Amino acid sequence: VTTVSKALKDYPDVRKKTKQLVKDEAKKLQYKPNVFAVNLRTKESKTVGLIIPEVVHHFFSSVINGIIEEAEKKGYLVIILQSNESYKLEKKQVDLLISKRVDGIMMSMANTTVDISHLQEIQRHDIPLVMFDKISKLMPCSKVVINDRKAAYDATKHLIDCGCKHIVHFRGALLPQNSIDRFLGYKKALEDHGLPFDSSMVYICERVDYEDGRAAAEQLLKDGKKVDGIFAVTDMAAVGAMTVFKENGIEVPKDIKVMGFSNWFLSQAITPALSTIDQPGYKMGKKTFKLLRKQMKAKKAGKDFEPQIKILETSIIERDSTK
Amino acid sequence: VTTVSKALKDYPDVRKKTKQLVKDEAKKLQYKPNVFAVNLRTKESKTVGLIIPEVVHHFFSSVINGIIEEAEKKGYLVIILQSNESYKLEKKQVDLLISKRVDGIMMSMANTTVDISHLQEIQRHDIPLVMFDKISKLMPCSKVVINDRKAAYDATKHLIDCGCKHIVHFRGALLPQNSIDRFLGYKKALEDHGLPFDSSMVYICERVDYEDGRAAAEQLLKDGKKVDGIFAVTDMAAVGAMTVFKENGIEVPKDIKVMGFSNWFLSQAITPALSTIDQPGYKMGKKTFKLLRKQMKAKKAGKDFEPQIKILETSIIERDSTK
DNA sequence: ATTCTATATTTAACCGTTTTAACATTTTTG
DNA sequence: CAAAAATGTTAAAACGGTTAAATATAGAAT
Repeated sequence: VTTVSKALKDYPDVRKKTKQLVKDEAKKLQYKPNVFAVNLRTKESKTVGLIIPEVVHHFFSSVINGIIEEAEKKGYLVIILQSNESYKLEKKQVDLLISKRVDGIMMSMANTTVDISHLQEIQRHDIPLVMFDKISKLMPCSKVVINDRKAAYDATKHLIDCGCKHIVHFRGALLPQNSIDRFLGYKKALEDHGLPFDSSMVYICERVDYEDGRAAAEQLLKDGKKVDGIFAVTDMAAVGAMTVFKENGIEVPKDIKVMGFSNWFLSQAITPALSTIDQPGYKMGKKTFKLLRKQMKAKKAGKDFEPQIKILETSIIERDSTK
Repeated sequence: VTTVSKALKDYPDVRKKTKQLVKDEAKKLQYKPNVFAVNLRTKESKTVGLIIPEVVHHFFSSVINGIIEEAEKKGYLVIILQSNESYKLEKKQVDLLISKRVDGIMMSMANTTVDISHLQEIQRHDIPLVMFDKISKLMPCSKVVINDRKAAYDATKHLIDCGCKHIVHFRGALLPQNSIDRFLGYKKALEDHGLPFDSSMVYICERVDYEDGRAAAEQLLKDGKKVDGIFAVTDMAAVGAMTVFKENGIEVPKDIKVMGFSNWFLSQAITPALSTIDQPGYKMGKKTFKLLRKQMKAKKAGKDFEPQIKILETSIIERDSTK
């Protein structure tokens, strides 16, 4: 038993020839160790958990893609859970993953999450944790993000460079850090370029989706403000707005230039094609798992691990909506 | 030990009062059974596997959503793997799930899969299996599908009803059953309505995506055929085609009417909004897990289980592209 | 008080590995 | 050829529950 076990796992104290013999025989018998027993004995599941607000979402599904790919390469499987943007559900999902004894957890927070005791609970259980995109500034854990503020600054500046003088911002909800940062980037860009900031030029898109974009655009038209540019918090909201403009005979980019955020597939398929900020979801997923892996390795080796924060580069994608 | 174990699991041979005592104390001590040990002893993981061609895809992510939701309700977690439309990878993922001893497997086949021995392997291991959407007719397992042939027939008929006489079909690859069925539905609709079927009016979109749609449309224009309607195998291909038409001054729906397939989010956001067939992904996910659950229950009870095939309803969504 | 029944406790096997330790055998080396 | 080193075998504990069986103890019925 001992020799077989060691041979299969390439322990140094088994002769090469014996190893091969054992392996050949194992293959012949189609022997597969019982993972349940291995898990129990090694206290490892080779499984990691992922909690995201929603799966049906271009950005998050890209992240999933990156994570799964990277995880699999290292022999890990991924359990995916959704929070549906609900704090209560998010907390429940965390508990689930803890009780499943996953080797690590990756997550992007729900919009409504303020209390982070459930995240601390993860660390109390000594489970490696990496947050990405929608993070909590208060959590002392590794993080993978973009510089939302800078990206929003760039987006706004791009509108300014295109000659816009009256730029509206469709922002997200008040709580999420992303939404705050994008707003701040917008504001700073105006200030740096001698344009007045006017809080009545900021509209809120609570769920940052197509419908919200439509609603905000309709409100904008009703308000009858002078507007020649819009920076929307997401591509969806931007597209919603563009639809409304089209319905009202307002031409993009001639009358109003529009800038989205995220570079979802959608934005290149519509007409006019939407200028936007490229948010590298796939890359973020890869990086997130890599950081998690590092930490899991450190834990296994008994070393302690200094949380790392990785900021991914974004870039402006110029298309027709700002031509 | 015995009493505690039984009390926590509501066995009938523990007094109510004792149960409460045990549960209260368990809560106080924050006792959580070690799943690894439970798995080993019960030979169950309360985890199911899901293999799909790709995550970043509106239809599949909707299915994932439905599956996760339903699974969680019943205390199951979902491990998601991608085949990236590769047979080799699909086979590997199946092996992975088997060796992980998931309680059940759900899958939608890769386009390139012909050999189904890996699927039979699943059944040889006595693991419940449910296929959905992209199924193999040869596998004797439960399935959840739509009637692709009928849906395609309806879509084509809708174009005919709108007055189209020269209808082109952008079909998918030659192998997948969906693609074949949609093609057959198209053909049948033409024949039933006195329109000649002409194989040169069928273009292949191998990966059924935006680029393929563009390429097919460009070829179509080059061929200089008389065309007044297009039925595309997916919304993506349809949108790709529409973009090309727009670039060439061809108006949709005036010059050519376009019909997509799937009702991805995209189709309502573009201009003109795309008429399409609604393919209920979320519902399909729910139903798929429910069928799997049924089979897992039967297995546990030692009963045998007759595979079931569930066909979900589709419907035509009329939008501007066929007005 | 005695018998019976309901409930609780004790004991131990079992799930299938990993891993340590003691011991046995083979191979290498001087 | 004997001693040392390398390798293999055997035995058993450990991981943390579940569950059957035997035994003990309570409370109820006679």
